[in-house]
This record gives sequence, C-alpha cells and structure tokens, in this order.
Amino acid sequence: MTRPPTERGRAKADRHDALLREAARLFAERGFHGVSLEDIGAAVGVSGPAVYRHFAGKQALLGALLTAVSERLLAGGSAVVAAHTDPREQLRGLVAFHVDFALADSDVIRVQDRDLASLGDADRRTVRRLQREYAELWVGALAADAPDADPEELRTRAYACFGLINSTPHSVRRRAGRPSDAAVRRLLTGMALAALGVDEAEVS
Amino acid sequence: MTRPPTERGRAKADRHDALLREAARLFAERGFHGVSLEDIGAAVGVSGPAVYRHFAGKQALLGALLTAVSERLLAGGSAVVAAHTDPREQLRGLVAFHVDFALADSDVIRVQDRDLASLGDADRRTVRRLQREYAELWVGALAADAPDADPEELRTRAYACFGLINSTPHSVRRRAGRPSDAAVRRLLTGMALAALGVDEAEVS
DNA sequence: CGATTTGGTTAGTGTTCGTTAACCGAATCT
DNA sequence: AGATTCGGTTAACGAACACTAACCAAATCG
Repeated sequence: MTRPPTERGRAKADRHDALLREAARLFAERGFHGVSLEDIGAAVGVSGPAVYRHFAGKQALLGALLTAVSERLLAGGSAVVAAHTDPREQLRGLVAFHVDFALADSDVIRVQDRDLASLGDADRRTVRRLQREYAELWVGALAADAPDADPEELRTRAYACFGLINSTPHSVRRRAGRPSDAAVRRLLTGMALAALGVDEAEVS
Repeated sequence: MTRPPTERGRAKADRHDALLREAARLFAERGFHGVSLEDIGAAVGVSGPAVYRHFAGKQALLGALLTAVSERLLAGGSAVVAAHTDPREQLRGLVAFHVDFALADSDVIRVQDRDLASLGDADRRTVRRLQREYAELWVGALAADAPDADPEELRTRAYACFGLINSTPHSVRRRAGRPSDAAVRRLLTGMALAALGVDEAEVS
C-alpha cells in the first residue's frame, strides 16, 4: 500500500491526493452536481478527462472521498473509546476528537451530510454503515453513562451533537474578526458536553 | 394580497403553493441541481414548462422558497423576542419556536443550509440578510444575558445551536421505532438550552 | 536501446436539462 | 355572446456535461 518509489508513482499519488482535496473543496462550495469534471481537473492544473486516469468517474471520486472520511472517523472514534473505560471520559474524548476533525476537515464534513444521496448504491451503503457504526460508538458511551435511557433517544441525542459540532463549516466561513480556531474549539467542546449533560472537568 | 375570488384565481394559488411544497421536498431529497423542472412539474400533476406560468424559472422558484422561509423565521423570532423582557425568557421562547419550526418544516430547513449557493445574487443577498437579522435576535438575547461576552463568540454560539436543532432533518428521517415528535421536541429543547447555559425551568 | 506502459492531450458523442415557441381550450370580462 | 386572458400542452433549441476515442510524449522496463 506504500507509494511506489518511481518518479511517476509519486507524481500519480500526489495528483490523486490533490484531486481528492480539491474535489472536496469544490463539492463543499457548490455541491456535487454544481461542479464539473472540468472544474475539478482545472483545480489541480490538468484539464477535464485526465481525472479518468485516477478515478473511474465523478461518482467514484465522491465515493472515494466519503468512504475515506467515514473510515477515518470510525477509526479515530474507536481508538478514543478503547483508550478509556469510564463512559464520561469516552464522551469527553469523542467530543474533542469530533471537534478537532470538524475544524480540520470542514470541507469533507460538509460534503458528507450534503451529497450522500449522490453516491452510487454500493458506496452509499458502505458510507451509511460506517456512519452508523461511528454513531453507535457515541450511543454506546451514552448508554453506559445512562443505562435506563431509550437507545433511540440516545441516537437522536448523538445526531444532535453532531449537528452542533458540524455547524462550524456553516458558521466559521472566513469572516473578519471571527473567533480563533482555539476559541471555537473550546466553545464547541463546552456546548457539546453541556448538551450531553457531561461535566466538562477532567476527573481523577 | 388575499386570493382572488374567481375559480381560476384559487386554482392558480393552490398550484403555486403546491409547487413550492413539492419543490422543497425534492430539493431537500436530491439537492437543487439534482432535480429537474420536469420532476417538479410531475410532482404536482403538471408537466415540465408549466412551471413557468408560476415562476420565472428554476432559480426564481428556489428564491421564493428561501425568501419565504427566512421571512417567516425572522417574523416569528421577532414576535417571540418582543413578547418577553427577561433575556432568558426570550431564549427559551426562541429555542421553542425554532424547534417547532425545524420539526414542522424540515424540508425547507434542509434546503436553506444546503442550496443557498444556488440562488441568484439578488435573492442570495436578501436571504443572507434575513438570516443575519434572525441570528441577531439570538445574539441580542444572549448578550443581554451575558453582557461581558464577545459578540462574535455569541454569534458562533447561536449558529451552533441552530446546527443542533436543525439536525432533525438529518436524523429523524422516517426510521422505525424513532422517538415521537413530542419526545424529539423535548429532547432538542433541553439540549439546546443546556448548550446555551440557560435553565430549563419556567420562572416566575 | 528498443518496446511498452501510462498519464496526459484534444475532439467528438450522446444525453440531460433549462428555457422558449407555437398553439389550444376553457374561464373571465365587457 | 364575442373578445380576451391565461394556464396548460407538445415540440424544438442550445448549452452544459459525463464520458469515450484517438493520439502523443515521456518515463519505465527488459
């Protein structure tokens, strides 16, 4: 899975990554159907059908993008949960992880809950499954913290928390005098934990 | 502004409303660029270019949709704020109003923060202005409640709260065994108020 | 070094879609 | 009742776009 040592191999891998990055930016800005392959190619300095040398098509590009982000979310969330035994510690970790992710990868976060319906059937099933598993990490921690609660209610609670944290892409669009990333991180973390009813302080 | 008493006038007004309603549903489902005028016409039992008898074009339809919803939000929010003097009461009222709105008009809520970029310049400016004014209602109440806070931080706080409440369209998609609307309303209201640091209890 | 692979190019193809044109029949107006 | 308005129809146009074809030059390989 590592990159081939040849010059062409490295160049190809770089372009592959650049395509994913620029596609995410453009999709976040104008939506999947609002961006043409010509646009995506132009954003990385090649034009039009060259994208087919890297992806099977436009839908496949979106599939690669969303599958990758879902997998990163699930892997990161799983690591956080595994690192703690106390459910409240798990929730604090999940919130911190998700806030960092949303701040760092706001483009891809935006695309994920906006253009999921544009995926092909197979990719959509995969992404939905990964998203569900990620949400179940949250539901599991919430259930361990409040064993009597209805799991469906906890699920709604988790999604509401995602909505709160994922609001950054909408709100923190480069406007003058906006709070710093660090300030936004603190703010969102505090609000999310309050919404979940978890004390913010680190415990023994 | 009332409907003309003639048969044709009523029929036209009805179709106009039906077009807005069905367009909202389709846009929410597949995005502005993912829906054709043929689709929209078909959804109200009329086919294709008949839509032009009611709206100047596809973009104009979206404009009418989003302008109307922004105006309803601003009007409702203004009424809530005017009805109370205590800032915490205002915030409780704003949260309750917004939750009701998001549950009743989830389609239009979804379109509003998804396809705003597909508007024409004039409509986009109008909608943005109305949205900003609505947000300022929240910022004003928050500022009155915490006079020392940075207004930019309060703005981010308000948007995070919108994200939390607006999560319903994403999460409460008709799945079996989901909580009732009343349960979701209670849950979101409680989480939003907790995130804002406002006590949930009604005061004297 | 010659053969081949490969990531790029431009030109073309078929389709979808927003929009316009031309027309029609029924409701409305005088 | 006759003239007109108007909301609908189908047909056609033009642009945008995903994708394919044909070709090319440089890197890789034997």
